[in-house]
Amino acid sequence: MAPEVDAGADSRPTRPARLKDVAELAGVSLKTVTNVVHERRYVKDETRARVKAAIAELGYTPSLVGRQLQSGRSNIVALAVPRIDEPYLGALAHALIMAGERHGYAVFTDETGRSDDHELRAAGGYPGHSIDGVIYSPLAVDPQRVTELSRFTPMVLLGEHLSEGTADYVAIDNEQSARDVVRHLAESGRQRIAYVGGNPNRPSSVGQLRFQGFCAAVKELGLESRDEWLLRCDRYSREAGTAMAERLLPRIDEIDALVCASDLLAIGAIRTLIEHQVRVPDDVAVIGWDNIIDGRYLSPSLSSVATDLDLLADKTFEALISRIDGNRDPARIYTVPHQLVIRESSRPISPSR
Amino acid sequence: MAPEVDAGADSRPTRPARLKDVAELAGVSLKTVTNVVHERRYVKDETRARVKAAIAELGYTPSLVGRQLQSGRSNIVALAVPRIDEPYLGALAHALIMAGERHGYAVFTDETGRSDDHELRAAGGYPGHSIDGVIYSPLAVDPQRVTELSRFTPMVLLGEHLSEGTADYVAIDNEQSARDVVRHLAESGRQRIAYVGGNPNRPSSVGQLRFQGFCAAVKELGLESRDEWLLRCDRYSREAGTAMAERLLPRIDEIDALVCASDLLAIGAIRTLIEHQVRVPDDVAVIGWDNIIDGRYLSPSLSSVATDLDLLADKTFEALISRIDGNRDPARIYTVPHQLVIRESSRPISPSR
DNA sequence: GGTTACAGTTCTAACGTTAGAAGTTCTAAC
DNA sequence: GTTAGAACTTCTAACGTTAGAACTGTAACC
Repeated sequence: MAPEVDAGADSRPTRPARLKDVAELAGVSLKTVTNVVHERRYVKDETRARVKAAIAELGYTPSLVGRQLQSGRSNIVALAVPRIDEPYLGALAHALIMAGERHGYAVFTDETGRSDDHELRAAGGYPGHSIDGVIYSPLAVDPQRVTELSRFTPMVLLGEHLSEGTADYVAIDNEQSARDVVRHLAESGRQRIAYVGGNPNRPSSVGQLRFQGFCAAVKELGLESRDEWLLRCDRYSREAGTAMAERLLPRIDEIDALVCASDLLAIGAIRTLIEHQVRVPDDVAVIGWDNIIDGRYLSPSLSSVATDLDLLADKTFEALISRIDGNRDPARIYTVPHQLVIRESSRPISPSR
Repeated sequence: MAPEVDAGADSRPTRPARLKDVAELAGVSLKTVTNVVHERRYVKDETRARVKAAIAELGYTPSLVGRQLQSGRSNIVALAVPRIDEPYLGALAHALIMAGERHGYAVFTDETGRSDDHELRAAGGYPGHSIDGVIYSPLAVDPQRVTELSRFTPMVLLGEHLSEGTADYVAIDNEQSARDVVRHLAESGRQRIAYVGGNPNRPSSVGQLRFQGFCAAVKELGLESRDEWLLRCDRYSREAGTAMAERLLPRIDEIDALVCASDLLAIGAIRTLIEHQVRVPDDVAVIGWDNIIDGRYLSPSLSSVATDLDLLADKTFEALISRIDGNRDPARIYTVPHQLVIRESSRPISPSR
C-alpha cells in the first residue's frame, strides 16, 4: 500500500512519491510505470491512462539521484571559473547556463579562484560528484597537471590557452583580434600605442596571444613602438588597470592610445587617467576586450572586442558533449568570430574639439 | 577480484574505484571500509592501515550519489536568482558560495529569470533534484504560490520581500537605509530630491520599502516634494535607469539630487544625465543601492548603500540550515546592517567649483 | 490442436553507499 | 572450563531507478 493516504485537501505527503508508490496506486509493476514514464511501446492505452493518473495524483517526479546511480550520468556539467562576480565571467556563465538548457545539461558554477586545490579538483572532474564534464577556465594550475587529469574527464577549456593538445579549447582568434584593434586605432589617427596585459611567463595565455598580435600589427603598420609603452601584468582586474595606468602616467604625453587586454584593465586605467586630467579619448584612446555591459555605461563609453557568447557557449557544449559521448580524437581548437565594438573611448581624433 | 589490475604506471582505471574495490584489495568487508572512511571505533590499527593503503592505491573517493541516495541529503543548496550576470547578483552568488563552503554546502546557482516556470520550480525545491534547500530571490511568482510551496522546501528569501510569514527573509533595513540616504543628501545641501524605483504593485517589495523610507524622511526633514519627481518602475536595470532619467530631463532643473533604488538604475541615469550635459554631482547628486564594484570606477564614482554580503550570506546559511534541520517555527526576518558609502556622485555642493 | 508471434506485464539484479543485526574472535574473570 | 563482555568483522537490506530476462495471455495461421 502507498505510504500516504490522501486524507483530504489539507494533508500533504511528507516525502516525495516514488516509482513504487505510483506502481502500487496504479496496481501495476515498477517496470510498467517506467515504460509509461519513458513513453515506451507495449503498454495498453488503458494501463497507460491509469499510470498517468496515479503519477498526477501523487505528484510523482523521478528522482534524479536514483537515475544517476543507475545510469552513471547526471546531465550536469561543472563550470569552473575563478570568480563568478567578474562581469565577463558572469556573462559567460549566463550564456553557458542558457546553452546548457538547450543541450539538456544543467550547469553547476564553481569558483576556483581561492586556491590551487580548487582548480585541481575541477581539472580532475570533481571526483565523487558525478559530473559529466567540466568547462574550465584555468588560472594557476600547471598545464602538465591539467593534461594528466583531463585524460579522464571530458573537458573544454575557455579563457586561458594551455599547451596545445591539452584539451578542447574554444575562443576567439586572439592574435587576429589584437591586429584588428591596432588597425582600428591607426585608421582613427592614433600613432603611438601602449599595451597593458599579458603575462610573459605564460606563453600561450590569452594576454600573450593578444600581445603578439599587437606587436605584429604595430610593426606591419609601421607605427612607432617603445618598450616602455608595453606593460605586462598577469591579472586583468580593475585594480591592475589603475596600477598599470599609474606606471604609465609619467610617459602619458608620449602616447595617444592604450590597448588593454581586458575591459576591466581598461576601466581601471580610464579611471586613473581621468583622475589625472588625461582626456579620454581626446588625449588617449582606450580599448579593451570582452565587451562587458558596464563599458556601455561608462563616460566615455568603452570600445571593446566582443565575443558572441551564445555562439561560444553552443560550440563549447558541442565539443563537451562529443567528449562525454566518448570522442577520443586529439584535442581541437574551436574558434568563434569576434567583432570590434567602437564606442566613445576610441573615437577618431578630429581637428575640431 | 578488483576490476582493474595495476599493469604499470601507464595503465589507469577507466572507472572510479568503489568501496567494494577497496574492500577486496584490503581483504576486508564493506562495513569495515566505511568504518575507516568515517573514522569510527572498533577498527584494529593494523586493519585501518591496510584499508587506508588500499584507498590511497586506488585513489578512492566516496560517490556522493550513493551517499545521497542512502542518506537523502545532498549537502547542496540551490541559489535561484533571475540572472547571474547582474553585478549585484554575481557578488551575492560569490558571497554565498564562500559562505556555503564555510557551512559545508555546495551552492548550485540557477537562473530563474527566463520564465515563471523556472521560478516555480525553484520555489518547489527543484523536485527530483535532491536539493537540501533553496535560497531564493523571487521576481514574478505569486507570493501565495511561494507560501504554499515553501511549506515543503527549506527556503530563505533574499532581495524581494514577499508577504509576511512566507519564509525566512534576510535583508538590510530597507526603509531605514532610505532615510539615511535622504539625511545624507540633505546634510550635503540638497533640497529637492527625486526618486526612481519601486513597483507600486508589489507593496512589500524592496523598492517599495525604500520608497516609503524616502517619503517619510523627506517629510520629516521638511524637504520640498513633488509627485513629478517620483518615478516608479519595476525593473532595476541600467536600461530602466536611462529611460527614467529621460523622463526626468524636462524637469531636471527643478531637482538637485536623485535617489535610485539600485546602482544599476543610477548608472543608467547618470549616463543619460551626462549625455545631456547635466553635471553630476554639481547639478544633481546621484546615489544608489548595492555598492556594486563598477560604481567605484565610474566618473563620477557612485555613492551607494552597501550591504555586508559576507554577513548576509552567513545569516542566510544559518537560517537555511536551521530549516533543513527541521525547524518549523514561524518565518523570521533577519536584518543585516547597511552602510552608506559616499563617493563623488553625492559630493556636497560647495560654493567654489 | 499445435505452433508462432507479439503485446503486455512481472521478476530480478544492478548502480554505490550506509547502518543495524548478527556473527566471530579474543580477553578476563570466576 | 565456562561465561561475559568487549573488540572487531561480516551479512543484509535499504535508498530510487533502470533494463534485460522471463513470464503470461491472446490472436493468427496451418
